[in-house]
Amino acid sequence: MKNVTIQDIANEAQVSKSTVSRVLNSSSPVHPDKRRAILEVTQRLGFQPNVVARSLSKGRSMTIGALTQNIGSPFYDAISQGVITGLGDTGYSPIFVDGRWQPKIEVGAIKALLGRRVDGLILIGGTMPVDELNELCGDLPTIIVGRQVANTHCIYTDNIDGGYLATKLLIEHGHREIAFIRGIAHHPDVIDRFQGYKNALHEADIELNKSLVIDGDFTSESGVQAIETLESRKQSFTAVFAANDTTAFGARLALYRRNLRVPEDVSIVGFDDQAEAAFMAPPLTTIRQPARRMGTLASSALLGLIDGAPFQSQSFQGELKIRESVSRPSSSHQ
Amino acid sequence: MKNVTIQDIANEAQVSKSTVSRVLNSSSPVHPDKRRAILEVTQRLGFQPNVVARSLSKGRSMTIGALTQNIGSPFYDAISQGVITGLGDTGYSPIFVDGRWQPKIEVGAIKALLGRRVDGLILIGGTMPVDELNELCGDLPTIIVGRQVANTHCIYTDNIDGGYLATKLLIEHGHREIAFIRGIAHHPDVIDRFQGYKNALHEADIELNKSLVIDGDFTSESGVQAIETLESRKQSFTAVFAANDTTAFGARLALYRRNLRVPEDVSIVGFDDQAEAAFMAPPLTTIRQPARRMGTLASSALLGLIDGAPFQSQSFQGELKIRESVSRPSSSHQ
DNA sequence: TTGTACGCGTTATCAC
DNA sequence: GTGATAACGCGTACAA
Repeated sequence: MKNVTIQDIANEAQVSKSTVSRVLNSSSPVHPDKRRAILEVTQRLGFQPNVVARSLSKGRSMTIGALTQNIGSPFYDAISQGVITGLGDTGYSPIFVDGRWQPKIEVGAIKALLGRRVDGLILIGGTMPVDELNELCGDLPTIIVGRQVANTHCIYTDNIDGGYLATKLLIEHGHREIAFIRGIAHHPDVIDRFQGYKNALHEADIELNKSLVIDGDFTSESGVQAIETLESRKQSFTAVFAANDTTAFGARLALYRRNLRVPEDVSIVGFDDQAEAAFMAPPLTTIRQPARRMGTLASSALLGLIDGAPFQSQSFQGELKIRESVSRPSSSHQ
Repeated sequence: MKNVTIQDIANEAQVSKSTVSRVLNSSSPVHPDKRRAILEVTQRLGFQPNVVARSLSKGRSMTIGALTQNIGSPFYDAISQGVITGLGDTGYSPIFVDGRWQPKIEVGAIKALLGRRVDGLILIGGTMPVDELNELCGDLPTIIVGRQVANTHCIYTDNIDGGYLATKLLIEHGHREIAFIRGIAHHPDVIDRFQGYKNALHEADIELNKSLVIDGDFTSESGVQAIETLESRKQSFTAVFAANDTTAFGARLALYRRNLRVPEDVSIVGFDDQAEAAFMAPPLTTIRQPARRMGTLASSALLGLIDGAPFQSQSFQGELKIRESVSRPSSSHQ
């Protein structure tokens, strides 16, 4: 059951392998009779062109490398899914590697991709500085998703605006003591969302109260923890803006345990609009990032770059998804 | 900035390319001096071995194909993640393709993988009959995950037992009117979980009430819908067993909208133990499937198969994760 | 220990 | 329109 090659077909059809190659790629005209014969044999033998050999010969591997950070984050996962579907049946296939948010592993992973002669790179999240990246990848077509980096092709969400939108919504509902559970403090997305939070506060003449700002790590556990921290500080609050939906879920659970109702006692806004957000009880008001679309856009943009088309970095505005986790504050508690 | 080859190194280091190849693979001893020189040049030129060429030469592509069904299901996603991490830095990289639960697309996707001369296959879910699979893949090492197929190497969960465990827990708490929101009725997992449900009922001398069994499609929407169907049927129930956690979330939301408390008025058990289950309010009691572990096991098992090691199909028992969504029924409602 | 020569399966460049 | 023949980059018998 060995793999059949174009040479086998050539023998069987009594032609040279060049002719076989020609009909298979319709690269130049071939006599109809031979053509038919070749096609028939190809079918009969169940020939599958060897992509590896083709890659070597053409200098194009028809693969694109995708670097994820495997944070287990629904957001990044959704982007990855978008990449897979976006590549669909373009002939390109994605190879996934995992950087685990660790620069050293990330470098190794990219090198592995380079060794496979990928035709392009999609970097999903990640921490590598751009100059180091250029050093590593030279002029390999690259799209960065979910991260804003100057002088690169990237696709990202406007996190400042998102943070602003979320906070402003709460302010408009009459909240003034708005806790912010941010993720890892030095994460660029977090910095921006925090900036948006501060901007909205400033605009409403509400002074920033640092004891309303709790660090977290994007997990639900950190959401639970954050509420506990607030309570232990005896910090009163009527609303929570969580760095992402996952965190919001944790916060919602902690509130539930304390018999605080959402939204009557405490309002919550999340970030991402991950699949489960719409089915939280109550459904979570959140800032939607079009993760899957960002993934599909990344792959089509990358294919464009490979073909020499230009690409302008694109930012998406977070979209406020108003559901049921926000209302006017009844009376501040604690 | 063209790619440097072993020939370049050979020229630079004044040796033949075979010698270069030897030190790079330490396939046979080389004089220390030359060895050092070659290594130095390799470093200096930033040489990256061309995996494509190596694949062609050795007949091993060092890639494994992963077929997902991209159902967006947390369960299958987690398996995929497990596959990626399981491959880690083994030198093998995964190529992902998407079958979308459509047999025709699935065949095409597998053919694409075959064309890339993957050294092995990991099938995550999927619908293809085993004989068709053999027809297609011949004796290519293959692991099937999340599906039980005779005469193959597969890794799956015992869904009958899982369904039984979930139902029995509810029965033990005194429930007798237990709704079952099953997924797509003909899905093999669903059939098994349903069997487990019936077994537990039978064991407790509870007659199967068909109007307590609602079809769904594994989505949260279908969970909402199922509760509405039950209500419209005026079917009383004190507990719900959902085909998966995602469905359970929807059910929980529908209950919330009807001011039915969980678990005081209605108990819920899910299936999967996806990440969000532990942070539902209240935390969801569910049957845990070790999805990530199944993924990592799949990759290590596959590498084993490739190296000629045997593999015995492995089933995991679903693990009952008792949390807070189940209690004794107070009084049946409706 | 080292170099030469060939093969892996395809595409591309020649002549005819 | 067609068939040799040389790449593509690497591994590896074989000979030296």
